[in-house]
Amino acid sequence: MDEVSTPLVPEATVARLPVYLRGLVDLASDGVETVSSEQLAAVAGVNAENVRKDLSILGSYGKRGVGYEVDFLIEQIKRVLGAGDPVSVVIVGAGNLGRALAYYGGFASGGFPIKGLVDSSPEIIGQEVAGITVEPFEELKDVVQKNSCTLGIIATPAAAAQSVADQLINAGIYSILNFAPGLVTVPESVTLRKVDLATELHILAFHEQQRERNE
Amino acid sequence: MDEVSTPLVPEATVARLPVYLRGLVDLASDGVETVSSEQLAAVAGVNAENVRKDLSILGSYGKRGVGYEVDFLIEQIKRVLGAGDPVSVVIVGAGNLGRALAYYGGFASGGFPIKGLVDSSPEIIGQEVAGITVEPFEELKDVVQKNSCTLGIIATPAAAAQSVADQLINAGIYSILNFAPGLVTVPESVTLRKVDLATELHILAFHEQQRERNE
DNA sequence: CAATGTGAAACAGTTCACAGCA
DNA sequence: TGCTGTGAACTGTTTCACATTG
Repeated sequence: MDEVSTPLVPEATVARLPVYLRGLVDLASDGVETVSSEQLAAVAGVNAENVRKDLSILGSYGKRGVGYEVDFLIEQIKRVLGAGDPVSVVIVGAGNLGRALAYYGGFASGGFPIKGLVDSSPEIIGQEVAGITVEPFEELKDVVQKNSCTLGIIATPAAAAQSVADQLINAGIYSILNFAPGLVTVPESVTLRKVDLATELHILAFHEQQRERNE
Repeated sequence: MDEVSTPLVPEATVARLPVYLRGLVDLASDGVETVSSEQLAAVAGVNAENVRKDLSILGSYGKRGVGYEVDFLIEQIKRVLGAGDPVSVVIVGAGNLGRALAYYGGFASGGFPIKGLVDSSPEIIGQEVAGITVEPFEELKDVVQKNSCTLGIIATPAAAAQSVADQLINAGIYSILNFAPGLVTVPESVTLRKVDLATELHILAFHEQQRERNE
């Protein structure tokens, strides 16, 4: 009955764990075997007490006076993040962005192999992109099931985004990353995150203006 | 001395204003002249009290019993965000991602025209991408100054990111959007935001796992 | 004794509830 | 009367300070 090994991980911590993970993997490949919270903070771009609070939530994995064992910590963070084994990804939209994402090798090596690529445009369907054949959008459910995709990326124009999200959910996907601008709504049971470039630029412009004002 | 028209805008509000702006522009193009906080909340995907709190920070622009005047609100949000006139952008890295960004028309129409595109690879330099000629990375400072770019986007591999950031700052850019994974540090006077795809996928995987655990 | 783990304090952001105004 | 504007309560997050321990 509701056996939970990691009782409660704050969202802010979840968002930092992948950053620690990346830093730890780098350190490991440099042959480093032990890190202090101070060192890990430095490679992650946060402060040391933050690192300690975050790691203490996963369990007491550090040794006082010494630090944390790199390999062991990598395993623990992977376990908590659910990054034990690869998570197959389907990308909807094989335009410029979809292709750029498909070609980006970091996904596969990071444990997120792109296993499906669909588009609705007849000129694009059938093309080979990064070793994957672009399938028709109508085949989405099939593609998802054949490749056991559990994560979907929306890389279409804004106008299509909501219906793409609906179809992803219909295909059995509960985790969606949306690159299209504009509002997409999903049921509570689905996790939707968005990467909103226009918003990012506006935020930067705001700070730029603040700077100018203080000159 | 220190005349500040908008005394203090919380970061969380700054991050939502562009979303309101997009919704308002859509509404305006549909001929809508007045919105309630409830309606604006619906198109922005937040709740109504949040909208009211955010807008009240800019000033008392609403009419009780009626709502907000769409056109006027658009102007006010633009003013606060510093989106009055176009902000020229330079992209460093004309690989798949850099090209995808350059081709994305939403930037120009949103007030962020791409005015420069540089890369270090000889095969790419000189190519025409989205109507822009790719210039050598060494010419960055020139490109920035000639086109009055105030915002830089890093679309290079992780290994180059830090030195690209340094060069952008050296070229006079204080606002940077980084797509490369890994740590990039900048002086306090510079605003750096990052879009971290690997982290986004890890966060989704975490929630996916949470779901599975509760089944 | 160096570095972790963690309560307590401070801060930021959201939600609630309702007073106040067109 | 309907919808804004906002103090107050609450929730989440960060920072601080220090006792704890390998």
